Amino acid sequence: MPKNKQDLLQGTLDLLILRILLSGARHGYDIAKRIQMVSDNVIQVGQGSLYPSLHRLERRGYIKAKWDISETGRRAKFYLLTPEGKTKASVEKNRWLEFTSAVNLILKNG
Amino acid sequence: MPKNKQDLLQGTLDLLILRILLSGARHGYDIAKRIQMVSDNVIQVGQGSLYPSLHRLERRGYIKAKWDISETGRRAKFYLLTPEGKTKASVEKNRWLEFTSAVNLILKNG
DNA sequence: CGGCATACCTCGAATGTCGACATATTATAT
DNA sequence: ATATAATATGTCGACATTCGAGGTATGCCG
Repeated sequence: MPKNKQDLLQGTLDLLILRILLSGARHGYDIAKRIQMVSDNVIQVGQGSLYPSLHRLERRGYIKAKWDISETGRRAKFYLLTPEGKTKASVEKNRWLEFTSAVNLILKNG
Repeated sequence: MPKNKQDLLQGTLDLLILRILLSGARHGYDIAKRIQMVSDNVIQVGQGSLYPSLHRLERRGYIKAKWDISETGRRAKFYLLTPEGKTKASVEKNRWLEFTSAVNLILKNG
């Protein structure tokens, strides 16, 4: 059970990043801000979670990085999904839905 | 991201146990079987996760144990919720719902 | 008697999250 | 001019949790 409000990613951060990248390439800082915005500030990804997750996904071949210039004119590492990453985004979404349905069953019929 | 099918409790095991115990006292082995049954075999709790979780919850004052005789006539440790445990079961359910709603927003509008 | 289900438990490996820290550039405010 | 905030990347060690594997013991059924 997570202790504080932030400690609730619970292994879903990689999934969140993959889903965010489905709509196009983004750099790390932007991904974190988008997660926060789309989730209505419920989910806040710290940098100590974000960058390890990105490197993990890259190491496993689900995303690829290339340096470019951000909207604000700075250098930034843009990540995009590989074909394997697109598949993974779909598979993990289904796993998430199956798992949360199962948990919800227990919440109701515990 | 969880590697294998079992590796998906992701910090929700304590919540599941608290919710199961809302319907009355149960012993560990029984809790695990009930989680598996109610979740339609999607969630399977290994003993290496189950017992540490129970001891954790007891140490934190959310459940209390007493030895008794199980349905099959054997000695077993029955756990029941403390008042704090009941509160916790409710609070953590709300946290879970808020969190999964946020994740689902990202899955849809990523 | 042997195997399976019941019922408890511990241990170490692996993984992931977190806050804190470090670095550099640019924009804005004083 | 100078400080400070936002942008942007990254590492590090502490901490918690999950997992499989292993251990113990009892009782039932064939």
